[in-house]
This record gives sequence, C-alpha cells and structure tokens, in this order.
Amino acid sequence: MARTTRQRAAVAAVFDTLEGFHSAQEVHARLRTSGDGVGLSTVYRAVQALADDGELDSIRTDSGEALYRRCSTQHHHHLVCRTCGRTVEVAGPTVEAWADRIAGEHGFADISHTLEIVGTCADCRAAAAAS
Amino acid sequence: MARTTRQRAAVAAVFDTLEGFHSAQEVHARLRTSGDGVGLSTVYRAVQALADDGELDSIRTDSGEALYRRCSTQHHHHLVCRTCGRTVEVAGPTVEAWADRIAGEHGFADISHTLEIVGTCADCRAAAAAS
DNA sequence: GAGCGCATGAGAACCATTGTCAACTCACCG
DNA sequence: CGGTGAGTTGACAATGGTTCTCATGCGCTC
Repeated sequence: MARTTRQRAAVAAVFDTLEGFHSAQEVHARLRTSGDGVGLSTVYRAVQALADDGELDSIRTDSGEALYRRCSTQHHHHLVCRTCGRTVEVAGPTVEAWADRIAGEHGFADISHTLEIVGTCADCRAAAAAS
Repeated sequence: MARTTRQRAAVAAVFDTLEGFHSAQEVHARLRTSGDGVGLSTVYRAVQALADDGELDSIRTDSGEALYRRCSTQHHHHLVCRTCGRTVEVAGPTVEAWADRIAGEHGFADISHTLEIVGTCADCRAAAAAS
C-alpha cells in the first residue's frame, strides 16, 4: 500500500511550497491551474492519507471546510477578531505544555491540538463605542 | 427584530435542559419528538441568533457538524481519541488565564476560545501494538 | 382590531466531502 | 522486457449538514 504516484507526489508538493492552512478544494484548483490534472477524489484521498501518516495537520473552518497544513511548520494558534476578522498568530508554549500534561494524565499519546481565541479587537471596540 | 416566538423559546429551552454540546439537527429531532413542531430552518436560524447574542457557544465536529451549548455552563475542553472517538472533558484554568492574557496583550477583549486536544488513548495504542 | 413586517417552514438549492466502479498503472516476477 | 494482479485514479453520483426561497403566519404597535 501507499504507492508513490504522480498524483500523490503532486499533492504533497503543493504543501511543500505553501505556508499555513489550505483546503482540499484549493489544492485541487491549484493543481488544475498548474497543468497537473488531479481528480478531486484523489486530492481528498491523498490529503487524508498524508494526514493519517502524520505528515499533515487538519482543522475545520467555522464554515465547516477542512484545512490542512504541513506538520513541520512551527506551531502557533490564532487570535481572531469576531467583528472584522483580523487574525493574529500567537505562539503558546504554555498551552503546548499544558496539553501534553493533561493528555498524559488521561493516558493519551501522540497529541496534537487546535486552539482558537475569538474576541473583539481594539479598533472594532472603538468603532462600536462610537456608534 | 428578535421577536419572542414560541419556536425561539422552544429552541432556547432545549439548551436549558441539556448539558454540553448539541447539534442543530439534534435539537430539531428533539423538538419534533416532544411534540413541539419546529421547522429545521427555524432551528438553524434560532440557534444562530442565540449564538450571535452570545447566549450559545459553537464549535465544529471533525465531521463538519456544528455543535452548540449554553454559554453559562462551566467551561471545559475536549480530549478526543483519534481512533475510537472516546472523549474526555477536561477543565483548563491554566489555558483560560493564558488566553485572557495573550488576548489582552494584543488589544482584544470579550474573549472566548475553543480548544481541542486529539491523541490516541491507551486502549487504542495497545490495540495497535497488538496488530 | 387592523396592518405592517419580521418570523416561519416545507422544500429546493448548495457545497464540501465521500462512495462507486470501470479503467489504469505501478511494482514485482519470471 | 512483457505479463500479472493489487492498489490507484477520476468522472460522476450520492450524501448530509447547512442555507436559501418565498408564500403564509403571527407578534407588535397604533
């Protein structure tokens, strides 16, 4: 199993050249545009296979879309403004350590986690106050 | 806007009697069973309106389903086994404090956050090792 | 009580994702 | 190097949660 085919390599290559999170749909569109035709089903399968192998991390958007990113990129979390959508990336060594500890206490291993903080940024609070 | 109708009250009532996270579909089924017929569209609208008003928190399942819960219930996070799906609820005062601090540093207020820890539980590791 | 609008709900539309299945292709064997 | 078979592919259909549409209904205000 896990044969190395042109399509699978193409999908993996996309994540090598791209930073951050990307959807399966986006990968598919990107491959189509770049001339490497890869079927949509295949992109989904490849992406899931990569995620199973631990080469990709996955999260879900608020709209229910699945996003993937190369695992090795340094870990960070998102601080999102609920009004204007502005996003700040924050590192959280405290949280990493806490998650590992909690997971260990419950007998869990091979931990990964996702954390999103949602709030209202200073600008939007000012704008709201002015109205 | 935000009129007080029977349907909206019914949806809100469901979350008063239920602990934890529940999907819109589940709320709809529950209302249907209990005799209060409320349209699916209306459940979605009510749930979103409640979320907008800050009365409900929402997260997404791995399968893309949206889950909601009453905000006031004590805050906790989920530790999920990626193999068998077993879920442990964990409290995280450390994380709460950290999130508040980080958000404050970036000028964000009215913070809420979601945190999911995914790993492999002891049982599933043992099962995997046996195979 | 009358009238204005927002709210409702049945069904259709939407869209990301998953399933299907015949054709294909890679890896290995001889 | 050609054959062989099992894993892969991809066009298309199906699924399922969510959103949209629009005619009808009901809460509110006057």
